[in-house]
Amino acid sequence: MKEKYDPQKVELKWQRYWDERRLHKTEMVKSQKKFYCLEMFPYPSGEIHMGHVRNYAIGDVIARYKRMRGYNVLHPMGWDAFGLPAENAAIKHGVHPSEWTYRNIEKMKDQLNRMGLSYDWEREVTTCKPEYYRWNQWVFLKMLERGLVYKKFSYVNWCPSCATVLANEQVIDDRCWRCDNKVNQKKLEQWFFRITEYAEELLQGCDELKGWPERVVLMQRNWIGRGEGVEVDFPVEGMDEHLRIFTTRPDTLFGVTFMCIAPEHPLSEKLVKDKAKLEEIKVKCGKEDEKTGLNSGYYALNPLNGDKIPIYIANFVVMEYGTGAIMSVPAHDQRDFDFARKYDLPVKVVIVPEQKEREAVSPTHPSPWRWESKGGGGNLLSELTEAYEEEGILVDSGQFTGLKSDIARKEITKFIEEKGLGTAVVNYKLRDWGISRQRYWGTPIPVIYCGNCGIVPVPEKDLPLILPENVRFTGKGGSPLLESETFLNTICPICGGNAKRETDTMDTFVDSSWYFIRYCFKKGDIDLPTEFRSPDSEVNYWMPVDQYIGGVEHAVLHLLYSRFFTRVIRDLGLINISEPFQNLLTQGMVIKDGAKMSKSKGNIVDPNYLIEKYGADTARLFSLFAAPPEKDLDWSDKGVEGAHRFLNRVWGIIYKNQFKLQSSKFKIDNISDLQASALRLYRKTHQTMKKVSTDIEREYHFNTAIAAMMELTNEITSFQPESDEDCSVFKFAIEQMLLLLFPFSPHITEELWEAIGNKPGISEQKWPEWDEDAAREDQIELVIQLNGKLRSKTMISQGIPDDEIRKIALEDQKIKEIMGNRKIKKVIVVKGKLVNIVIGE
RNA sequence: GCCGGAGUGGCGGAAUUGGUAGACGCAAGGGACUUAAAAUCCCUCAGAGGAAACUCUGUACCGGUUCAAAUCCGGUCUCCGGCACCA
Repeated sequence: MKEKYDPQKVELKWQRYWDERRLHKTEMVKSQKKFYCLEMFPYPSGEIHMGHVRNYAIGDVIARYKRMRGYNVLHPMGWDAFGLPAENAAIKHGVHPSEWTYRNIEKMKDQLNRMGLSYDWEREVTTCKPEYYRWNQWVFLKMLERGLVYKKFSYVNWCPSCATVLANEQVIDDRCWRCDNKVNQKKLEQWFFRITEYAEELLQGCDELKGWPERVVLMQRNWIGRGEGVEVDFPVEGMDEHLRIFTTRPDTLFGVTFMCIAPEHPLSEKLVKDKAKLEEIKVKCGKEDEKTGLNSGYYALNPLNGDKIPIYIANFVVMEYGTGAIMSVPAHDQRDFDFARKYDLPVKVVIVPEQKEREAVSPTHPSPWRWESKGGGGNLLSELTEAYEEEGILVDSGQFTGLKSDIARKEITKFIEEKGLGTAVVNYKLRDWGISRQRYWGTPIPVIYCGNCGIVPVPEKDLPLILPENVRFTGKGGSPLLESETFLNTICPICGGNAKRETDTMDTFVDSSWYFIRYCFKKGDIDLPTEFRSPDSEVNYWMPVDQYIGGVEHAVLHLLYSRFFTRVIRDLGLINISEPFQNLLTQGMVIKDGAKMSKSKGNIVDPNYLIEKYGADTARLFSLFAAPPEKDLDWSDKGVEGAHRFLNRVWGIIYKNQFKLQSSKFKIDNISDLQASALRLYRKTHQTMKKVSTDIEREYHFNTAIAAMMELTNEITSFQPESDEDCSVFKFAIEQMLLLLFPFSPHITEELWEAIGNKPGISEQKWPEWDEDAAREDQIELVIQLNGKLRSKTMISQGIPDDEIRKIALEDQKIKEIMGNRKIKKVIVVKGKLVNIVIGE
């Protein structure tokens, strides 16, 4: 063994060792309990960054820990290989996206292996391979059969920089999720997945996500955005038309003073003759702060009270939600209130606060109006200054006057349904998932357009529909596929006539929506449906993923799509689970100088440099030690050195004592034979075994687990073994410490395991089991408080009964002095910990 | 605006069920070794007072519950994240 710890040498040695023995290859063993540990696969940009290091270090500790615990662990890795950067590289450097991508994959794979991650590469998934994306196409066709895919014209989010459309989830603060450029609206014909068909199920399923962080579940719930309400028909005066609106507040129906419809609403075209003015409103839709409207000149009739109310075209009404038309109740909706003030429309109060709330006007939330109570009822004294959006009692609402809001909602809904004026409905904010992308480097959508037959799906037997290689990347105009004559021109599978292919490709989120299922099967070009349906299908053994780890930025996007896809695959009869991810860990960002590490901010730390200078074990250890996994990690160069120092110290202890360690065996006949210092170390070792185990089990608190190992190391350092018994305990402590440290820093522990005279292969050892008796202290420190303040401490034996502890506390010299002869009111004894004596003044 | 989460030394963070606030690490200061430096090892390290024993204050702020509060409750402030004309 060398005196100096040389991480490079050690790490390469053991990486080769693991690789040669294929230690991380996984096979289904039905009798063995399985554990599927998965980290979100990366986009192969060519370089790993600190976010990857952290993500994969967390996953690898879990995988290695679970293996030691006797689980059959599936721990795969792959590549989210389709996507825009490859295409941009093609435009900029003239290298084909395919070549660029595969080159990057090789580079990144080397980097991941250099980190000592225990992946089963024999299950590697690469989404840009036809053997993978053909099944995107296959699922697409199956969904088309079932009406879960459709095409429609619509306004879509268009990123001018990426020259493609984006799904709603992919627009963040009005900007593209990928390139951060401003998104605008464009009318295009697009393919959609009917995810809304699963809205209710995806929402209900949220209750099952017990192993997910609550905030992520909440974000999913909010994104789906269920809203109960009622649709009501308002007849349009002088026309044979009804205006159907949606509201969640039928209790305010008597307060409607005008109607608003979206400019894209079909009725807008009919009501407004001046198309230029209509266009003006259209332009002001979206992010416009100011509410703007156009009086159509037409009136609607309130079906409940017959009021004649004007119809406006308004920029703040969203066509995609509800019916694209609303009833406006300015007294009880702030947006309607603002609009009414601007256009001088009447305001009619139909809800008033309950008596007790009218009286309890708080200074921070002053009531928008003043009330006076006369003979039971309330009278409005002053004008409204803002809308009253709370619950209350109905006034001026015909037969419903006097009811509470919640009851009135039910009653009015019932009334509307009975009279055939409308229906109770449930609306969701979730929209269908637009998957068309006007790009080259993605899965071709398997559809053919025929002049005679219309839209024709590519027959299943013709899959995969391969992305052509011979295309030109100019960076101008649309997708390169539009110019690929060989791809574009085809024959209609039905009539045999000339036809054209769809040139849009699929959103890359389709690829990542089921890759975790693909890992369950063997690599290569396989017939997936056959594999699924085999009675020995591995998918039923491995799925669901037991632990999924990734960034919180996918809280809705990828995680929602994956939950949707898993259900679609279930409904195709291929899998028998609905939720793909049993437990989810969302790791925090890596922060440096107060900001997320990013190229544009120039605060990047290159993992390669880190590995070269300190080694992978240090890089892993630091990223696990500096913060608990779910919190942001503040990068610190000095902290890395601290982690490195720790490993050096462990190395140093073993180097100094290697001969003693090699010759001694752990064999202790009787603990009582041990010297006090040896007993202390022995006990500390068991305590550390317990602490590290429970910290890992308890929400993966690696930072405190590592701190415990550091404490043990400090104790080992200060221990001077003299007798044979000492050496035994010493060796035991070191051996256990190496086992505990192994999942965190696997290379150095392998090396040291061998150095202390063990057979190589710490990775195949069992996780250490602590002995509760050995971990227990026989002496404990008793804290004595007077009136809750710490006044004295004394050592007592473990297991002394409460009344004796009480006596010890009261007889404590220091306590007696402070207490003098003040009266004891009460004595509280907390078992084995603390006594609080309550005394008079 | 609505919905979440957080706020603890100079810094990253501990404190598992309400029971010793500050584990572990970093930085800083002092010392040992060295011709010197680095590395390593030892000591100190929340603030104030004190030679010391020790005392007082202290977990964003104000108040409450309790024998006892970083932890529970009410209110305020700040920061972070998500959603946002969704009727």
